[in-house]
Amino acid sequence: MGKLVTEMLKGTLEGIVLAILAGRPAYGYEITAWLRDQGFSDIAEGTIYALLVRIEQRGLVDVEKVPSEKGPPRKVYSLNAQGQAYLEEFWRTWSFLAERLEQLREGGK
Amino acid sequence: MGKLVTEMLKGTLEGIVLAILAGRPAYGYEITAWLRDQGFSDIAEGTIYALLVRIEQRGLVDVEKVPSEKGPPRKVYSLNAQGQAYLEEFWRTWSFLAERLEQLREGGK
DNA sequence: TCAGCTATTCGGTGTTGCTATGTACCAGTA
DNA sequence: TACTGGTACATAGCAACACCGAATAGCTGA
Repeated sequence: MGKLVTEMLKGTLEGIVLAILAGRPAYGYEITAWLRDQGFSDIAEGTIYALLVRIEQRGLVDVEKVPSEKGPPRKVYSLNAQGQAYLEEFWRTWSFLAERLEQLREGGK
Repeated sequence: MGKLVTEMLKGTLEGIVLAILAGRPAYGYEITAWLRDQGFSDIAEGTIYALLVRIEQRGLVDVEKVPSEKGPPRKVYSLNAQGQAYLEEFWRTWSFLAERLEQLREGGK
């Protein structure tokens, strides 16, 4: 979409991915494809992989290598308890921000 | 609040400031104080000033130097037509992101 | 004089997403 | 066999942005 989205994704993309993993385990390629489907047209693959590495190193997800019929093995990520807690914190922060912005938008009319 | 908010503010803080300026002209110190009032407890002053310089250089705001009774002169910023257009674009992008996130939050329950 | 509030500026840092590229596995096809 | 294309992951270099810390400067009251 553009620079605006890119900057806004900083900080939120991580939450988005965690939220996806909260629904079901998934692997990088799949997540990227799904996000593109959702309209995040220009999310780079590298971005998701780097992000997954980060949240893995922080201990928010568990990883399992699963062979694929169609290519190299998949790294399937699933949210663990720590990730769940972090995701809740993310939603609280998001709510805070969204409320303030909604107020600003109303006030600006 | 913490690192989470800091990262989320990337990209949105700019829109927040523009939205404030859409309501009325304002200067840096004032904006910072107002944001702190609103609960953005740890927004650094330097951050706002740097942001104001940026949006000025991009031609989104007009600037006027106004003497203060209590200190050095204030740089009062006001949103111009270009800034108004940019703000609308910001709201569109924000809506897009907020909708996706809201869907994710619902789906995760 | 000096502390404290108002007001702005700036250099350096860390995090993050993007770009571009490379690696690797597999199926279909000419 | 060689080539194309889809699947799947990794990484080095870059730019943008918010933070931190310190500096500068004007004014007021103790």
